[in-house]
Amino acid sequence: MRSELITRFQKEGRELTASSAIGALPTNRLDRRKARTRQALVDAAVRLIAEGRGERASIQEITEAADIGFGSFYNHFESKEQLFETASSEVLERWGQMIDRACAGISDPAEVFSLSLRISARLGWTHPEVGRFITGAGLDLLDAPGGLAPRALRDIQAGQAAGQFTVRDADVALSAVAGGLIGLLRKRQSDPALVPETSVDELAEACLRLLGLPPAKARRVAGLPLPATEPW
Amino acid sequence: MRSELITRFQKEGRELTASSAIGALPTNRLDRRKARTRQALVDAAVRLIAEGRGERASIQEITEAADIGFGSFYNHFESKEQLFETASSEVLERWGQMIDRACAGISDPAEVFSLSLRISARLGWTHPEVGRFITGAGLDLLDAPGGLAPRALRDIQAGQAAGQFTVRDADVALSAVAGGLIGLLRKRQSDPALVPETSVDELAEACLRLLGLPPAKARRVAGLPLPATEPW
DNA sequence: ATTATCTATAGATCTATAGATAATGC
DNA sequence: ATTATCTATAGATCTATAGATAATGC
Repeated sequence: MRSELITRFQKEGRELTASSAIGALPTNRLDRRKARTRQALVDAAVRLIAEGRGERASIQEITEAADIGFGSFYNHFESKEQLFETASSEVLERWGQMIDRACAGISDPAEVFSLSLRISARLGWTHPEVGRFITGAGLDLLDAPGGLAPRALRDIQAGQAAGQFTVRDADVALSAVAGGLIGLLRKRQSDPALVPETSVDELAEACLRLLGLPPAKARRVAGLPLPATEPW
Repeated sequence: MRSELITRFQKEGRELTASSAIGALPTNRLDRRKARTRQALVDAAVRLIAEGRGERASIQEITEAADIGFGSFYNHFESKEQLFETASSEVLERWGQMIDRACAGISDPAEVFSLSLRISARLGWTHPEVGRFITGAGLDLLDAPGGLAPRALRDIQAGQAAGQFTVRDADVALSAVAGGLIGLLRKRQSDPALVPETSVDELAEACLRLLGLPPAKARRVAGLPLPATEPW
């Protein structure tokens, strides 16, 4: 994809300037406008995923939600699939970074797992729109290369290797953890009063027990202090 | 919906005979043919849900999968939604009955929960097409009024009331259990060799720990003998 | 002059229905 | 004669693109 873009620019005898390179900051007003339009599409896609009607929305609905002209869609994406893929990756990338920042310096797998899960579940309070994205995406998140899933899998496997976690199948355990996280976020969305913020620590505690940590230790690890909420 | 049907028959001056009443056995060849066509649609819908593309399939695809003429669809269902609703209910009803038969006579909530979950997870081996239906439906199963979800919720709450289960939020716990079940079935589908049948008991054991049963008791309950597999 | 956005539209689907055909009831 | 199924099709919706318009670069 990237190589196609470069080829096209070179064929037109145009240098690949910093302003048009992917990921570089836009340097002029035209590039900034283009970036804004693209971002409006991505944001609309995230909202649609959050509403649980991701790929089922038509391109017309997407451009209306983004408040841009219909045809502009194709200036930025070749298909709905590509847009939703991009939108998901963007959220998952930030989610993963948030986890990594919070866990920096911690080495115990159980602690890293617990903290990652609590940070993620707290998104329901600290970043409700991200919480809705998670519930909208559902268990598909398990197949994504970003966010909590790959990190928690790594931690579960490390805990198994260290002999802390007695559960045999890390993938199945991870799926249960994801189910618990999504269940908590869903319930909070439909019935906020029934889900106090302490539910987050209870979820982590229950998941640690599922992984095989002794109940007393599960309680202790799930109650360790949390770092201050970091910006998204 | 049912009242609409009755009204239509009466308006046409036709009695609502046993052969045309919903749920009654078809008495003549015409009714049997009609029932076969309807069942072909329902079966196709179940297969499409299993393939993970439930409502996204077009009516044309559905009728082709059912090997019936396109227009016949509307003789039986008013919309795709109605067909998929019917198809889901049918599978969930049988699934629930299978659980109820297996658990008849057992009163301990932890044992009923464990057995229900093991019966459900074993569907991946005993009835693979039902296992695929479950993975295709995903966490939406939590909102359905049949199958495992309402029964497991009842058992978790009973276990809480009896003081066996220490977990506070039954809904969140149930969602984690569902995630574990779906994770096990998915992994078995993609990698059968990695998922021996003993994984089913390990899943039940882990879920019982999550609910707050002491690890030793969780192991014991998850290893209780299973009744013989009953027919679907 | 160049580039992005917007509007309009052709062509491809999809849904719902009408009318023809086939199967069964009596 | 009655009923269900099938084929054909009108109308609605959706995608992808062409060409006009607006914004920016130089």
